[in-house]
Amino acid sequence: MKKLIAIDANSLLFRAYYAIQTAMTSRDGLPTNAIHGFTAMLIKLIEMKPDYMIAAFDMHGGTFRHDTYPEYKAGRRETPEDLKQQFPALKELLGVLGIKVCECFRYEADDILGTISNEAEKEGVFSLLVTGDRDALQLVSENTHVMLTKKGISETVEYDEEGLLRDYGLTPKHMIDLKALMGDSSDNIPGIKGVGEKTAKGLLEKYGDLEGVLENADKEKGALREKLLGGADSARMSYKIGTICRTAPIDVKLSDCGFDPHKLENGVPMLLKLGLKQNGARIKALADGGKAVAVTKPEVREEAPFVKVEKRISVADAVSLADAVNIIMKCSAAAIHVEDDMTVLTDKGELFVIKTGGTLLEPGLDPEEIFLAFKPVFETETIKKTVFDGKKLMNTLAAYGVSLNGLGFDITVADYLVNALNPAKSLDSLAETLGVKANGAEAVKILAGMLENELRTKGVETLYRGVELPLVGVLFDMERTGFAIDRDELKALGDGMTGRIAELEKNIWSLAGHSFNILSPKQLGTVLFEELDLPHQKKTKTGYSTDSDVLESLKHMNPIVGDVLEYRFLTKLKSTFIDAMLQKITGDGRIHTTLNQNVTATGRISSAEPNLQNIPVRTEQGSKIRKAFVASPGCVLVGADYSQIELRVLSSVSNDETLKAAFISGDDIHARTAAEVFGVDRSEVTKEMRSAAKAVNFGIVYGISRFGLANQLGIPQYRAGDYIERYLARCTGVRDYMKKAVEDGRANGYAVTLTGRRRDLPELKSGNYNLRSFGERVAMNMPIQGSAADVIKLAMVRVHDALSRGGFRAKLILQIHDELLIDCPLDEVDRVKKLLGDCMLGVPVEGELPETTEVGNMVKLSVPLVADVNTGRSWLDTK
DNA sequence: GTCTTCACG
DNA sequence: ACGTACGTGAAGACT
Repeated sequence: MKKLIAIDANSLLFRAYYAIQTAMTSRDGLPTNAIHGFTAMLIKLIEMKPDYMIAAFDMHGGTFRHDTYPEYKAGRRETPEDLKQQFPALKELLGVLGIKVCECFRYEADDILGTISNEAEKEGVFSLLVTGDRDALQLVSENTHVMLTKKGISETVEYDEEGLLRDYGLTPKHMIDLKALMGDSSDNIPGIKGVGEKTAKGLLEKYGDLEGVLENADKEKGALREKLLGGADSARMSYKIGTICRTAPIDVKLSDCGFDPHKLENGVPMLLKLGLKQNGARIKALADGGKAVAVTKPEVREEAPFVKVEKRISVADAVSLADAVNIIMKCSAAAIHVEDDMTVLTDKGELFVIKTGGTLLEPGLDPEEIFLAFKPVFETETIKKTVFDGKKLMNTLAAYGVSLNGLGFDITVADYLVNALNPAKSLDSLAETLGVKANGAEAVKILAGMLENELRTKGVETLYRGVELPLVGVLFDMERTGFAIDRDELKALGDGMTGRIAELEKNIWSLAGHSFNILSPKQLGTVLFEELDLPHQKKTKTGYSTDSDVLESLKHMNPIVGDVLEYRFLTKLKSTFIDAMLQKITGDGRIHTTLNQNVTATGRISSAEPNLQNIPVRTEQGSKIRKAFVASPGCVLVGADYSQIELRVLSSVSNDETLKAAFISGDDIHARTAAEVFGVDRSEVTKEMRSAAKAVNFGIVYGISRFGLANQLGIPQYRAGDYIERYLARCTGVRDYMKKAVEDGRANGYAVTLTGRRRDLPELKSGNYNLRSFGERVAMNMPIQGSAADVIKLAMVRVHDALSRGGFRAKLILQIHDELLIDCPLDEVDRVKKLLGDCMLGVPVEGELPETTEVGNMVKLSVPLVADVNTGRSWLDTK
């Protein structure tokens, strides 16, 4: 099948201009940055060996769309002068390269693409439409694909119908419907006000197409119904101007666009005149029938602090991939960085630059080819690898079936221990803040050296080597294993809620006397506090507060309040924990979260996309969601959680006799606290006293204040103050610890955990009372929360090691701050339960290295730890 | 992108 | 007198 490549030259030149902001000029002073980028892209297209080529431009002046809608594309920024100048030069260049140029009065470039591809379809010619404008996606069909540029022009994606469905969830025809509904701010197309992407997609799914949506507007409810009824005309007009014309009156036929690579030769002199020497060479090579060869210029830096680069080797044409691997396999340590290109710096000072297909200006090798060739390098334990982000690299490699072993240094993890408050975002940004001029593997090597020193001076080397660095692989394995989901169970649970949600909505609207968006705090505030005249209490920055505390206190005044609370509760469960979770199930029937090792200020791990650390459990109805989180076939979940770990840590670090006695005797800590605070005998403690004491215990850990405690318990401040005073009078160790924590924080400028993990406390020096008070609470809380995090992280590393050493098939799958979950084959359950408990409690396990015990000693507490181990088919059953 | 609310430890 | 509980992530509304 013959192939046409049609380029939206306007769009591409704009993208190239903004992508390449370095100043470039030809000999006679014409700016050429955009032309340079455009030509690089053009070379890539020519390598695809098209039979026909055409470049389409917009024409000045109004278009047929302005007849229906004069405001079309109004308010656009002026084209910069130095870009304007490049248009005529580009047209001339295309001409001499033998590529057909086309413009059409009152039509835009994408109309030309639509028209020529229409002809191609009829002639049985395949079309590839190249543009930066997503509008063109509406032209996708079996024999017409669209290549979109991304990140400026450095990346491209080719869309066929399947890809469009995958990435956007829409058919080509739907792209127009979508735009008609939601509008397009960049083209100034109105759509329907207040309808965004999510609403629009939902509607299209329900009713098929735009007309279907508009005809069925009546079936929708509330504000949306009004919007649809009111916006129908606007939507139809948007549809009209959003549709690309496929019958524009162009004076070019497909047969005029024949492309002959030999004629490219004629463009070479002009490219040289423009000062585009490299592009000229590559075009020349194409004209001669060869593939354009990437030329890797070895850049030479003036100074190289910390590392000396002995040899600089470029892998593209200088040495073969196999030769590079052979040389690297002889080293014992290497810094590696993968980001578009891959760079490797060995401990012998050889620097390899392996160009990937990632950059357009200098095309190189396929990532797959590179990673597979480097498999021995990545997988051997013998070569210690220093990298920027180990877990990310493991993920990248895993896609090609390659593992990463011998992780010797991870910059993101080390950086986090050195400065937890603002972790490095990228290699470049860290290099910049630390004043390192190098990039790639060189920067990795230099930064690792600097961080290594800092880890030592801050006394966190053992924490780093013994816990955080080994944890990288543990977290990677957990992410990769994932959590099995019973999809039907989850779905049924959601379906069971829909009816009740609708019923509540009906009740609420009828009690309010009109429909409104119950989830909008603003609208709800108006209904409750103005129309229904309920007393408002708290205010937020933007209006009345309607949070559950407020609503709870108004519950008895009007039945609408209880319904709102239940409505909020159910919609929260459904949207966040059912619908969103269903979307996150991957092809293996499991959910794979991302476990972040460098985001929290205290040392905890966080979970995202989706967050599996906040799955409901506190309410009966919410906890049912955990029924859908299940063990793999033939397995059970083994779960274990620390009992009162933060209070145990507190009793240990504060050395408080009262607390310690309670934990050593195995008493119920909240009841014991109640006896102390209320001055009664242990046997006289009531349920109410215990629950108040529980709040006091939490408050202590958070850096208590009478206001906070009063708020939590709903009692007056003077009583809360009383509780605190009595607590501290009885637990003098805690009192002294809190005082010392703040003093030390002020003196040192940071708080510290049992393992030496630090958190800086700049707030303590603030002149602002609020900020300073915050700093004081953090100084008290961080060592407690952070030490608990240290304890469980160490346990995770030990569990992971013990499982792999023992040849178990059981897998660690999740950590929830004080809880660990293992997906465990039935025949391993008994041994795994024992192993998990031992690892969490600091009991040495079989085959463990003495180093691990050494680290374990750092977090040895003066009170016993307790972990409750449970098993079950689902997460709900492990309680 | 920010704000509010709410799920977890 | 100040005006607050500690640590997270996500959804939906609003700007």
